[in-house]
This record gives sequence, structure tokens and C-alpha cells, in this order.
Amino acid sequence: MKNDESSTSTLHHVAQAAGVSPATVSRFLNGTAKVSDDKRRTIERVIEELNYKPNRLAQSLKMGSTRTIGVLTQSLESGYFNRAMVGIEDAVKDSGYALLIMSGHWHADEEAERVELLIARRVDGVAILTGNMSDAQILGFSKRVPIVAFGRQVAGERVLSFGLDNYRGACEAVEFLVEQGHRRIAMITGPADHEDARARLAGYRDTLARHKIEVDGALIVPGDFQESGGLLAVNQLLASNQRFTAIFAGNDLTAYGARLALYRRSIRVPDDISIVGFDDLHSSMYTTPPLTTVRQPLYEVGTNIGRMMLGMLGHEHPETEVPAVGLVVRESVRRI
Amino acid sequence: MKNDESSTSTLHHVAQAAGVSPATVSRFLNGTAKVSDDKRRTIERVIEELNYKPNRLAQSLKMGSTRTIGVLTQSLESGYFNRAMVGIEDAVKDSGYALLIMSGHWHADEEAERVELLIARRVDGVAILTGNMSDAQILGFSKRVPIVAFGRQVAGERVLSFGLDNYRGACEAVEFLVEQGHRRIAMITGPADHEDARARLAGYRDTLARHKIEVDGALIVPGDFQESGGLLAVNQLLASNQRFTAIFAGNDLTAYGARLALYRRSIRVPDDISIVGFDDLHSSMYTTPPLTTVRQPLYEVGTNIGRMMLGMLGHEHPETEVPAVGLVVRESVRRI
DNA sequence: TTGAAAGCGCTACCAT
DNA sequence: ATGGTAGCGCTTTCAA
Repeated sequence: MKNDESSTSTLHHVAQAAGVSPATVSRFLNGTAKVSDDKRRTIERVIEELNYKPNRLAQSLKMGSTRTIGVLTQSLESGYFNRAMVGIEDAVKDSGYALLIMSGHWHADEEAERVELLIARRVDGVAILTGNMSDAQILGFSKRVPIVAFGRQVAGERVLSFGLDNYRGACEAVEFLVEQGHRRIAMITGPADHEDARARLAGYRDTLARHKIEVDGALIVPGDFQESGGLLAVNQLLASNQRFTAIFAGNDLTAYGARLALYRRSIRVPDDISIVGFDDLHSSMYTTPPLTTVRQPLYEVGTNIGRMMLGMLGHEHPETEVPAVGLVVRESVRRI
Repeated sequence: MKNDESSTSTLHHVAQAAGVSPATVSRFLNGTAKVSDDKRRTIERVIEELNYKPNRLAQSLKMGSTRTIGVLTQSLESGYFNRAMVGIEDAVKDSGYALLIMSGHWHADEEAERVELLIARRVDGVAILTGNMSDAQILGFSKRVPIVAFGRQVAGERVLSFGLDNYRGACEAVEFLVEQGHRRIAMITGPADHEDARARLAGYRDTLARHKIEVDGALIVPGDFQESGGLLAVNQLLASNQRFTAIFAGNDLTAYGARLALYRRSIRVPDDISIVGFDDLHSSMYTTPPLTTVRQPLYEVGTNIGRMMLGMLGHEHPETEVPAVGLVVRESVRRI
């Protein structure tokens, strides 16, 4: 049946209808070789008539490349990762590559499983956004597919990796607090097994030490990088009757939770207690008060990832320098 | 070379090494037919040795199905859409389908282009999350691929669609405000060309009318569904010297912006002005004060989309009922 | 139970 | 400039 709307026509059909060989149609499509004007016109017409679209699947099988970049993220609804995702999207926008996104939910096993799936689908490369896989695992995967890993430090033949300087960011944050006259600074940490969380804690400790301020263990309370953890942490801090004038939250979400806990007790920010966060999520600009926080240039991270990947895939070779973190001062810290 | 780590072995290699035909290996892999115990054992061993993984591409080409669902979202970093995305992810988790996500950025042309791309990659179905394409366009696509459209009302052979009751949600919100004694209620609208925004505005008008409260045009100011729009809108409202005791924000982001504008002028929420939002983004639980808002069950929307899609693809037939919106009362509204 | 072989839709080599 | 055709890696008849 000629006019079956839903049946897809193939290159073969086009060739037949145009009275040429499949090879010619292919050449026309890809500009691989010259095609005489009259043939090109009929081919064009037939393609139009049949509404022919090349089957990318067949192309990929033949060419050995899907023109797809696999992305392993940790959560599809993380404002943090998704900012980077947008960067990746923009970076590869005009390259003809598509992104195949899968989420590992911070679970090493699941992450590995997802990467396997990406490889099974023959992505040309995979970008890994932090996560909990071991370096060895990542290195292993890199034997099978080029990898760009963010938030990790793993070197290998076909692995490129980079991270942001969390330690330095934490130093800047605490330094600022100290400059503003704060001495009793509480810290709400992130998950202990989280590399970035540890670096931030280290920055906190070292900066205090550098200023000869005692690091009081009672002022360091665990959070989970979620709002709820921040809330609980502040409750705990308050319950333990510690005296403190500022809080360094492990990340912005934590700061949000902390801020709410304070609000509940009518403790004003920054009048009574100052807060600084880490990440600079978009929404931190609109909290009340707007949050002073360490900015992670996630968008740039994303474009970097994208460019590095395209570079590895041999299409471009732009220089990529790791963007720096930096404190953005808003209104959640008061000078005392 | 036998031990080239990075070269991928094929079913053929396995067959050869195991001394059987490709057909047999395929049968073993898919359980399509009985394979004698000894052969199955050698095949298993060889697969292990060669670390063989089937090429999904070749499978897809042969089978005519990629086991992939295309998802057209509007923004990769929208908390709103991404909540639904997680729902879709969960719904299809165990089905062997993967999601191919593309973003249309609220631009009809780009949306259509993305859908074309998804189809070119031979996804088995595409889920469309609102957007600005015409019904005709969607209907057209549905001739080529099964479609589930959320936030749209388009009926056709192979299109399933559903939306949430924005009108009703708005009614509930305004109703609540009125119950709490508010009469002068400002509204910050969403984009005029946005279906949901119009429905919410209509709900606002009608509810006021139903209560014989004058709908004052000066109290209706345009927003853009972003924080910045909410901020500007409140500035405008304040500048125009209108008297009002409550704000119905077109969505939660708008409410965040509005809240900040108020904060800037030391106008307290809810003491001086009450606010209610729309969406119930996760973060609305942690704003100060926590936001009273109309909850959109986006996660359930996502699982619904996933299930409907799997249903269309002929794998399951779960009943799917559209979840209802509903007001969630928190602390941003004061009784007066 | 097993193998041979056709073919999914495409590209590219080898001829002409 | 053009056509014939092998083959990408797989599944599935058809025969045996």
C-alpha cells in the first residue's frame, strides 16, 4: 500500500521511486559525492513525497557511531546537576550529538549498571557527574568507551576528569565569616563519605585554625546535603545550648533547612545568626534573606564537560580551563 | 588479535569460539528455544571470557524497536518538569525502556525539531510535557509514533493526553484566601499565552465574582512564572499604591520573587501580606515562611505518563486516573 | 536441537 | 556520475 501514513519509507523506496540506486540516494543525502542535477531533483522530490527520513539506527550500526553521549547523573531533579546538564546540552547543541541521560541515585551499583546500559546502547562517550563508583570502576569502563568525569580525580588513557576546588571555596566562606567578626561558627557537614563534603569540612577546620580560633567539635553537626538535614542540625545545635553567631552550611539546601529552623524559633537571619551556604543554586538569590554562598559555576562545568567530550571524540579541540569557585556575598551574613 | 581490550566482540565471535552457530547463541541469549546443556555451558563460558555484550543497536534495527521512550521537556533544570521526569523514570524502571530526553525551551519550532530528532532516532513513543506546539502538530506526529501528552488536550488514534485542573486549583486557592477574610487579593499572572496561566487567572476571577468581590484590574499584574517576574510585579503593585492584603502568585517561583520584594520593604509575610502560590515545588516547604500553595502531583503525573506510554506500547494495561490538585496550607497566609 | 541464510536500513567500496 | 553489492550485528524463518 503506497499511502500508508504510518509506514516509514526507506532509502530503498526512495531509490526505486526515483529510478536510481540506493547508493546515489545515500550520496545525495550525505553529500558524499556529486550527483547530477536532474537526479538530485527527482530524488529531492521523491523524498518530499514519501516524507522520507533516514533511519539513524541503521546509520549508527553501519557507521559504528550513535552520535550519542551518555550522561550519568545522580538525580534527575537536582538543581545542582541539572544546571551542569544545561551546560552540556548547550555545548553539544550544534554538534549533532544527543544526550542519553541516566541517573545513578548516588548508588555505586546502580551507577555501574547505568553505565553498562549506556555502553550497551553504544553511546560514543559517557560523562559521569560525581557519584560513588570507584576510580577502578571508572578506569575499567574507560577501556570500553571514552569518559569525562566531573567531581572525580581519575587519570587514564581515555578518561578526562576535573573537579572544583571545594576546599578553597570553604576557606573563602569561613574566611569571610571571620572577617565579619564571627568566632563561634557552626558547621553543618555533608555526608561523611562524600568527597566534596570532606573537603569543605577541611576548609572550615583549617581556616579557623589559621586564625587561631578553636575548632569546637560541638559546633560541627552532621547534615545530609538536604534541607531536612539542615533543619535537624540546627535543632540539634540549639538543643545542645551551644553559643554561636554563624553557620557554615555544607551546601545551599542545608542552608535553606537551617534557615527555616531558625525562623521557627524566631531567630533572625542575619541579625541574630549569620548563614553562608555552598553551591549558589539559582534559588539562593531569592531566599529571604538572599543567601551568601560559595558559587559553583555549574553551567561552565557543563560546557566544559561537553567540550572535553567532543574533543575526545575528535571533533574539536578547544582549550578548557576549570572555572573557579568564589564567594558571592548577599545578605545572610552580618558584621559583628 | 584476540585480546584487544577495547574491541567489542560480536555474537559471531562467540558462536565461533563456542563452535556453534550464531543462531544458537542468539537462542541462548533470548531463551527463544531450547539449547542443549553442554552447548549452553560452553556458550556461557565463552561469553564470560570474551566479555560479550549484545549490541542493542543491531537488535533494535532487527526488531524494529529501540525500547526507548522519547521525552520532550521544556527545560532540563525546571524543578517542575523534573519532578515529573522522576515519576516517568520510576514508572518505566523495570520495563527495559530507557528515556531519551530532549528540551524544547518553550519554543514551538524547537519542540517540533526535537520531536523529529526523537523520531529519527526511532524512539518507540514520545511523551510531551506541555509546550507550545499546536494540537495539529502533535496530531501529525502521532501518525508516526505513539504519543502521551501532558498539559494538553489533544485526541487522536495514537495520542493519549491529560492535564491537571488548574482552574479548580486556582479556585481553591482564592477560596481559601477569601475564607481567611481577604478581600483585596492581588494576582500575579503567568505568561498570557500559557494555557495553565489563563486557567489560573480565570479561577481567580470567577472565585472572586462568586463571592461578590469586585475584580479590580489594577490588582492583576503580569508575571512570567519566574522569580524575577514575581519580584517586579510586587514592586509594580506597591508603586501603584494599591491596597491589598494578599497575593495569589501564578506559580511558586513567582511567589518566591514576590516574597523577596516584600522582604526588601520590610513587609512581613504573612503578618502584613499573605501569599499563596501554585505548584508546590519541593522547596516551597522550606521557604520562610513555608508557602501555602496549590499542590500539583507532578510525580504522579510522571508515573501516569510512564504507565500510559507502556500501555500504548502494549506491555501493560494499568488503570490510570488523573491525580487531583489540592491546596496545601502552610504558613504564608494569615486570617484577618 | 541445530544450522544456513535472509534481511532490518544504511554506507562505502569496487566497478564502470 | 552511477550502480551493484558486501556487510554493520543481530533475529528468525526454514530445513534438517
